[in-house]
Amino acid sequence: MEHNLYIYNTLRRKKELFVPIHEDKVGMYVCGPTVYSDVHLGNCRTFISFDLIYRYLIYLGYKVRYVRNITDAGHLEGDRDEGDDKFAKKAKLEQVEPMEIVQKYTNGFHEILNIFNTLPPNIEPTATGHISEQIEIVKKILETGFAYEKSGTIYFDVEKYSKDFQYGILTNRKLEDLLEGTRELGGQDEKKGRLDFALWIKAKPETLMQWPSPWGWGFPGWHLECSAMSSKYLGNTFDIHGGGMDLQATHHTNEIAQSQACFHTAPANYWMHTNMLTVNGVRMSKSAGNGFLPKELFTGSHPLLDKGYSPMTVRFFMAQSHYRSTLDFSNEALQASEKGYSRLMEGYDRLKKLSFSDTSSIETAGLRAKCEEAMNDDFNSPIAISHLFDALRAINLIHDGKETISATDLKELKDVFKLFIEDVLGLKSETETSAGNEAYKKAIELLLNMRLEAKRNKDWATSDKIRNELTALGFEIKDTKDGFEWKI
RNA sequence: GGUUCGUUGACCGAGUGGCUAGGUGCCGGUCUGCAAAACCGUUUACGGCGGUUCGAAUCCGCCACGAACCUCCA
Repeated sequence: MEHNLYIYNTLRRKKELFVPIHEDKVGMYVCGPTVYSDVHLGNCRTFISFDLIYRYLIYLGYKVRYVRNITDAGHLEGDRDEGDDKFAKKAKLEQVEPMEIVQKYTNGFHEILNIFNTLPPNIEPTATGHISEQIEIVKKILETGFAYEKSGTIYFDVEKYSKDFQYGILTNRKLEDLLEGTRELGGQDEKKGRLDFALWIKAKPETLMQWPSPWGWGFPGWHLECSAMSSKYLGNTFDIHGGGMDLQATHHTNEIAQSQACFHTAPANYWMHTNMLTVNGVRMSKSAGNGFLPKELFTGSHPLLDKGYSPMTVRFFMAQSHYRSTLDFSNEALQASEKGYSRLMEGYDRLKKLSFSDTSSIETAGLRAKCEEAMNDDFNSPIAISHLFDALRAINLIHDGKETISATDLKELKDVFKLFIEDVLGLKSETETSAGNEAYKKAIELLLNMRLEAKRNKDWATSDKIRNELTALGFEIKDTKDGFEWKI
């Protein structure tokens, strides 16, 4: 399979030609959510970005195995390797089982991603479902000497590891610089080095989620599950590992170290990091308190919003910026996307009804190549969309009878619009689903045909009455040269 | 403090040495019974100062401002 896809690889900080390990297959692992609270829009951006990447890889003909985990254990608050994890804390607060917390927010996560029309991953493994695999990895790392035990807790020895490997490879940092930026070890710490992190943490009697291990009862460290599950389902070395940029410095850096120490090979060939969603230039995050919940966005109930925006408007808004750039969230920006999105989709509907002529008077044939070229350049969806808008102009001119298109060109244009709008960008019409059944549509068309008749008779009173009353009911009526268009 | 990245027109957002990105908005026009839509045209750009070059938004240096990471975070 010959492709010209270039991917920006964080490992080397440049775009590289994508060559998968197995010719026509791609293994992709993306760090999923920690399910202890509602996902906010920033979280969604990452998963929507990777959905686009996944969809384009499929478009190119690859057989993709997309693994995205659910972190449901072992994620501690703060950097002290002690105490309960986020799930247990929340469970205590809400007086439920930790697994009820996990289930609740996993359900919510799936619901939201479904609303955003993202494709589900092929495998969605959980940390609690892979405790024994994680224990095996800890054992192996202990054997290789890159980890040590201190009273039931196992730490990864970063300084020892950096003698053989480049620990800060993902962020291009030297060990000395990293050490400089880390706080001094406090008196309570048991670990030897400031950068050392826990692979396995000893449980206290009151710890809610704990499992037996060769080192006593405990629970896995945060980074471990990704090493365990990615290797289990994709192999010790696979093609693409992705996640949000905020995971780069700590989570992914430690993941690489663990996997390297355990399997003696780098886990992934291409590391991809998606950038953050910002509000007034500042990163959206739970801790900053500037997180938008998707629900608040759809209904417009968030104080910073003037109105609600539909899920597809938001998806389109995100696709209009590149995944490696920060994207700033504002009313004005969303309104611009809402208008642009509806114009694009109306043009797409118009395209489906277009009739052809003997020849084409306008050039549309190069669209597929242009869109592919854009997407091949590190998934540059904003450029692909700009080409679709250029084609939209042609569609409208043909629709107005000012240009013509041949049967061959029309079929190609329809195919390309379908492929890129629906399959790659993952956009779907939001009007059709609510438009209901055929009889209902026919009834509306009956009314509009009566209006057309009235217009022919210059009976403006009847004509305007039909239009105004339909408009009042929420319909949008547009007159065209020889008829009408409508939507709700 | 260290590391890294960014600063593009009214707003969002691509672009890495010469070629109108695109979207939204504004203004004018065509069309229309009116409106909407559509189409055409127009408008405001590359943070500042130097340097390299025939030519720089794009490369280099300095400065200013902002952000991210270094601590849980998609």
